[in-house]
Amino acid sequence: MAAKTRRVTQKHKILVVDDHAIVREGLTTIINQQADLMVCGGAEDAQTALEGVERLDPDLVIVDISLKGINGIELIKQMQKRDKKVPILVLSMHDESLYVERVLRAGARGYVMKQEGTEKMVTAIHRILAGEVCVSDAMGKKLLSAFRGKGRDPKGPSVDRLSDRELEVFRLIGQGYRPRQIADTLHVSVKTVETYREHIKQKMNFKNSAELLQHAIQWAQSETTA
Amino acid sequence: MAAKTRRVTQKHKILVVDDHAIVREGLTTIINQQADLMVCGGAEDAQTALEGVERLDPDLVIVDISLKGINGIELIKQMQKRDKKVPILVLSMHDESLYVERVLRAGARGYVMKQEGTEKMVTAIHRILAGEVCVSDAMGKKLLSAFRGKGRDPKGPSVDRLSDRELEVFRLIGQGYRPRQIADTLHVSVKTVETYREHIKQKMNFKNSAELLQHAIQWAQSETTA
DNA sequence: GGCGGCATCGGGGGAATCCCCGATACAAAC
DNA sequence: GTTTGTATCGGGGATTCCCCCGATGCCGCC
Repeated sequence: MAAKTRRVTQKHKILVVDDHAIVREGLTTIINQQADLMVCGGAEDAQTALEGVERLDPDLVIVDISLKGINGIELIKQMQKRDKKVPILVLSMHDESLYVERVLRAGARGYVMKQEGTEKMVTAIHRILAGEVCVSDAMGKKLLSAFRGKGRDPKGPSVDRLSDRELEVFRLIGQGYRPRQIADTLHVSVKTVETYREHIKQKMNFKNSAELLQHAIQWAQSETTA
Repeated sequence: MAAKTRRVTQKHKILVVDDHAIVREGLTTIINQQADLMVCGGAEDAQTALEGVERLDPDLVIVDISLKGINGIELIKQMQKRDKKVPILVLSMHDESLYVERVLRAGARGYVMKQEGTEKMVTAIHRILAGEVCVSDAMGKKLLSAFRGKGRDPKGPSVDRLSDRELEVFRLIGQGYRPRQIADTLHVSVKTVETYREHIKQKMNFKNSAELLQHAIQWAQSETTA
């Protein structure tokens, strides 16, 4: 609260990427309350975010996975492509525990959920800046069991056999998007979408597109309700 | 930032309901920056929210539609059930324009999207406190066209304008059934199903089948959840 | 008895889809 | 260094949808 006597020499600069102005506002408030942290910029889409990284050279980037346009995972990968490997902390909406693994593999250094309370996020920021990897407790457990279970069993009729892009398509299908709309949303050709659909059908053992649709709806439902 | 000379007699009290601490934080910051507004409390679930309304007697409640547990619309209905009709402003995540109508019918007085920028939300708050109804521009357009399509029938805009068969088809569509499957299920020809689809589109003012599908899914979801 | 709403079906053309067959490029993995 | 997985696209044919235009018979109603 009170301004402290402190050398201002080294506040860590943080870039906030979220398409909701209100969330950016909230994060900024919280972060700027920390003596050693400050928000150096915000972005509401991937393009702006990438530019921001170039221009502002932040010490850490906070990214909302569910961005519009290209999704957060893609953005993370993009960022990791450059030589400057800026550490990334991922914010998630719900309990999309499915994403944790993906997100970390994409190069993120931490993962917290928005409902987790502000302190957790602040500590996550500090831990990551200190070079650690930080996920929330619940997530950590899931990760462990995931690794244990990852014992190469070719079985498993569930979504986590899907690639990032496939999962994205699966989700959109479940929301009633037509192949054409999906193609437009993801900025790829309809043909690509059809390929993903085929892969999904193979991996999840669906006989036809009707089965796919129904399961996708089912899944999307359980996702948004969770 | 600076404390102003101002009569504190009448700050409007606002209750914030959102399951993301960060969003609550952001809203609180924004609202408390307004001279005539203050946050009197927060809640992260419906139960706490209802208690909060009782205990704090706020002048306005801000609700995120996508709450976990019972969904935001249910919460709105609950709140409207009591005699104290506290005005409600709804926050939405993405472009769920599907919800607007539902939300307003449930008794909410306004609807803004999270990505819309903070000023819009502040003005929405003020307008609602002044007794108006406030939705964002894009939403407003949709609403108007919905009402126009609604004609002067004493019936609602919703499914109850549909005939039994049409409703049956609508439900099946929402569950991911393809026209062919629907025909088989109802023991009618595909042509008949197509006709029903057309009727539904006319009655409910859908431009194309994609819109139909998405709304049908939405509706089927709310049905099974209710 | 006509009028509107409902349930049922058809024709036809054009668009979109499904589903099989490819392909290339790249990255990781073995 | 070949294999595997991912991401991206294409061809082409069969099917299916989509969306406009009908039609018929039935029922209730003023």
